[in-house]
Amino acid sequence: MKIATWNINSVRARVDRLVGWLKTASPDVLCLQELKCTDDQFPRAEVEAAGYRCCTFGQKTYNGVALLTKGPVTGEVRNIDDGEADEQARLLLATVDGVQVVSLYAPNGQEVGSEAHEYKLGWYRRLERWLQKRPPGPLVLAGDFNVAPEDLDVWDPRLFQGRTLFSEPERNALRSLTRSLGLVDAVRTLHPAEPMFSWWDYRMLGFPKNHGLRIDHLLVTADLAARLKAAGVDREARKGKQPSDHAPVWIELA
DNA sequence: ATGGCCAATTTTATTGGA
Repeated sequence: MKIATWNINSVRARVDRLVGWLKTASPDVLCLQELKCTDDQFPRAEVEAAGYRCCTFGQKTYNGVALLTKGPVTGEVRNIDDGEADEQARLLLATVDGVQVVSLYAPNGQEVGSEAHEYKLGWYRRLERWLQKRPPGPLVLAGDFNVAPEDLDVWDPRLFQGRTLFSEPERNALRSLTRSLGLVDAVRTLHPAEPMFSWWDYRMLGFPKNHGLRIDHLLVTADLAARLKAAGVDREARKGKQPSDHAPVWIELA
């Protein structure tokens, strides 16, 4: 079973890339983030023609997440279902082949100390509390977490020290989520010492200079970690004209 | 060639991304 996550940075601007990647990589599940469109604007026909079902949770202009699957999904949940209102479409949970899969797009946080940053940390606290109450079973949290966990995940840790995406409160939030739910960073488990970025800035030759960050992750429960066969980042998908600024990240389970 | 921001909308600027 191959599960992938990709912040596509506007799905309508990249339909051909999306369909091409589905055909080449052939994941069983693809979690998408930053659709930047409503559900009725999602390129459903093109994705279905490539052999995938579409479970989408979009909104106008910003955010938006989806689960594309070869097989059926059940039990869809949209956003953190804890009774608090949330106007931003950032999370979609569904069960696929007995595995609960979450496609999530964590808030960016803008600048440390800003209102957006507080929203980000609050969103992480809500996510952790909510998932602690979930029914037990195999779980994959996949998406753009907007946090680089370790020095190895940042092209210049000194430059990012204390800055958004790498500040201590953000890294603590991700660490707390991972530990309290007993999750494992799947890519890092199989590649413990290798810099593997998933995002590169469009500006200042970020990709050619490999000035990247690893902020897209697949966190899995221990039962799934034991089935890990392979994992990686598809840097090819970041090349060429009109790429997303993120590359797909994937895992293969036995 | 992996190349000097990009996408959507509020559109000829502004907002958010990270």
